Amino acid sequence: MITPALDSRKHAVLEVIVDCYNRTAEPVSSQKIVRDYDMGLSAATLRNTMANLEELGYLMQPYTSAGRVPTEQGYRVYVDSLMTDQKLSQKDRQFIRDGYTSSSRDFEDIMEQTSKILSAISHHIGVVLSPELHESILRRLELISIDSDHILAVLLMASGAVKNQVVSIPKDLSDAELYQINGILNEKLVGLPLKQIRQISQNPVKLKAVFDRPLSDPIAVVTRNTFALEQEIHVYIDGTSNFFSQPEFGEVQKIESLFRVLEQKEQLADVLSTRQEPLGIQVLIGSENGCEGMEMCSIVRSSYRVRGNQYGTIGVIGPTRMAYPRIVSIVKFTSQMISELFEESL
Amino acid sequence: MITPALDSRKHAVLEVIVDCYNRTAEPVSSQKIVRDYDMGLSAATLRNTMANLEELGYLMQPYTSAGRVPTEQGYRVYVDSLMTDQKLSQKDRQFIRDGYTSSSRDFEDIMEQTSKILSAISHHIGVVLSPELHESILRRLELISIDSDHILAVLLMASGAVKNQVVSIPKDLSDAELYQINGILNEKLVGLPLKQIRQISQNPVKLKAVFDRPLSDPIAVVTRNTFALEQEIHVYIDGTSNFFSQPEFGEVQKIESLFRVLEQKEQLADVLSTRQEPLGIQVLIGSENGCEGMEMCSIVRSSYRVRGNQYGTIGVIGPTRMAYPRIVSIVKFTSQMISELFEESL
DNA sequence: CTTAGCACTCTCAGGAGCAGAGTGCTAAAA
DNA sequence: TTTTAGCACTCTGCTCCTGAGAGTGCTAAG
Repeated sequence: MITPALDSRKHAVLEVIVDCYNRTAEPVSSQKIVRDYDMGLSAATLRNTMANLEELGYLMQPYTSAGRVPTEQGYRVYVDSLMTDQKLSQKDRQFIRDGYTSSSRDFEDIMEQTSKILSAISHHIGVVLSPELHESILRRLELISIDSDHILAVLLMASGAVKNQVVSIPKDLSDAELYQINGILNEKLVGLPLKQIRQISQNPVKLKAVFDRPLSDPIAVVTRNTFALEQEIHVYIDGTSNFFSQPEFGEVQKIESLFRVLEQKEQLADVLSTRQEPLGIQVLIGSENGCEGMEMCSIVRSSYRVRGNQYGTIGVIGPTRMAYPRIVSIVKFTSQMISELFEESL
Repeated sequence: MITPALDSRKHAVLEVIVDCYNRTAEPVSSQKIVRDYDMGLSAATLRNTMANLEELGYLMQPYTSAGRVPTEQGYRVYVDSLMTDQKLSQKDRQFIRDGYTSSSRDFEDIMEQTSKILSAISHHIGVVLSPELHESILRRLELISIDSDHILAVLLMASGAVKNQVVSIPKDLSDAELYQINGILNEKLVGLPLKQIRQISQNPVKLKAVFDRPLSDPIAVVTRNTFALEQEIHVYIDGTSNFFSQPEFGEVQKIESLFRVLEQKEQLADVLSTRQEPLGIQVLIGSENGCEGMEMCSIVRSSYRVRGNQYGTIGVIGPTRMAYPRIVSIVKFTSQMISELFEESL
């Protein structure tokens, strides 16, 4: 995207308009700027500049002779080069920290709590995606007998995540055998990512190579059944009802299309996921997220890191008109926070 | 509540009005009834009857000289004594069964799938409450070492539910000791409800009586930390966006208050829970649910049974104007279905 | 290049007018 | 006594109109 260079006045005006619109949710007029911002320019001059900015595609008018509203392109420029990095206030930092201290430190709790914190502090929607299960590295496996033909497999990941899986087993497996299999599996498979284990379990040659047992061995069956996991990402979401207080979502149908998307966890995970560019913070403005029904929303997202070199995603979903500097600093700080938590805990 | 006896004509008219209103979402006029229902009565007569029913509190007019709408009390009579038990169509039964066959049979999957099925088939909101963890009976406990001062406790319940809990332990606990503790805990605690185990673990006298070990023993610490569980009920919910297509929720604020409630899982669990009267099916009409923000909704709920004589709840939340006979039969059938599933599976 | 002034455009709120739907009441019919 | 036809009345909801207000673009002067 070629961004025509803007002179400093145009920059300033665009910034002011974004700022003003974000706070009022109403088209910004030249007079409003004169009254509220003291830029040392008259309304007429502003009108000229605004007309230019509109021609360039950064502003638009809802109708002839209304004030101006930033376009997506306008927001893009604002986010990329205008807005100033804002440091999160001490109070906000404390709020985020406090959100974690109370809750227990297990994997799911942290995820869930994070989505709550994000939504509470941003007043938008907070979302957390767990790392992909497939990429997770197995730290420990425990097979627990349930009845004669089922066991419960408990998979403890390097990240601290735990996955329970009910597994069918060949009928004639004694407790002793199960115990033995448990030991062998741990010995051979710990340290590998699940994806790889799955491949092994489904490939007779590899299976033989790893375990050095006949293929008919129960160990093959147990392994295959245990690691026939679906690729899954958990989605933790909170604060959806915050959207109701946004004036631009005053009509039911606009909010409806958004909520239909939010209910499709897989789709949501696709949109949010930072798989492509796992590091740093990103801002997706309006239709940039490419998701039908979310054209009126922006997403601020960042990856976080858990043990085992895995990455998950956290993000805030809000209206295009959101307080980007603040939200960006919230997401940034929270992702650091959560990465640290995973570093130290379990 | 004293329900004045209604003669058969009043009954018939009330039933027709409920039926008609439920389908159109618009006040029902006398002419509409004459046109659509062939009751062998003139509009004028119907008007008289309707006026009576209004006086008795079963109908109301949104404004003078509009058609009639059933009141909550009217719906109550309809549900209690007017509506005929409808048998679920073969197609619907099959739809519900099919919803389960595909998914795996573990506890959480069944819960989640049930909420999806309920919402898909009813076109309203489907909710499932897990049985209370506190009441659950322990079937098996497994302690898995994580690092020098944490273990993962896996609690397998009689119901098939699994609870993972990260537990702090005294530092100097060897693997052998842990293994031993594991054995002892299983021996002593399996078969007891968690609530009782918790009491034991917090009461020095009982603790001593059960384990016959000195109080300082690591076993006491592990037990206490493992069973310091919060009382929790999981809430599985699906189909919230179905509400947007209901004409009576055309204004944002009405739907907002509902969604705020739905986001508070604890509150929702309170409203839904059948703890008080655990058996059979119940219909809560409008404000009967006693939950602020849900006055415009009705709830059809039923308990289901899992192993270990525990009860959970399933339910459908829809607008007061819902197709009660159909929804009741859906909830009834589904709760039987789910009870059976838990009977046979794991 | 900036600004004051002015004509023009468009929205929005309020009110009038009108058609339509539905009722309650009364008086006649069953 | 119960039911029904007829009629006057009420209230909504739509459309049309109007006036006020907000905001612009343009022009000409500073």
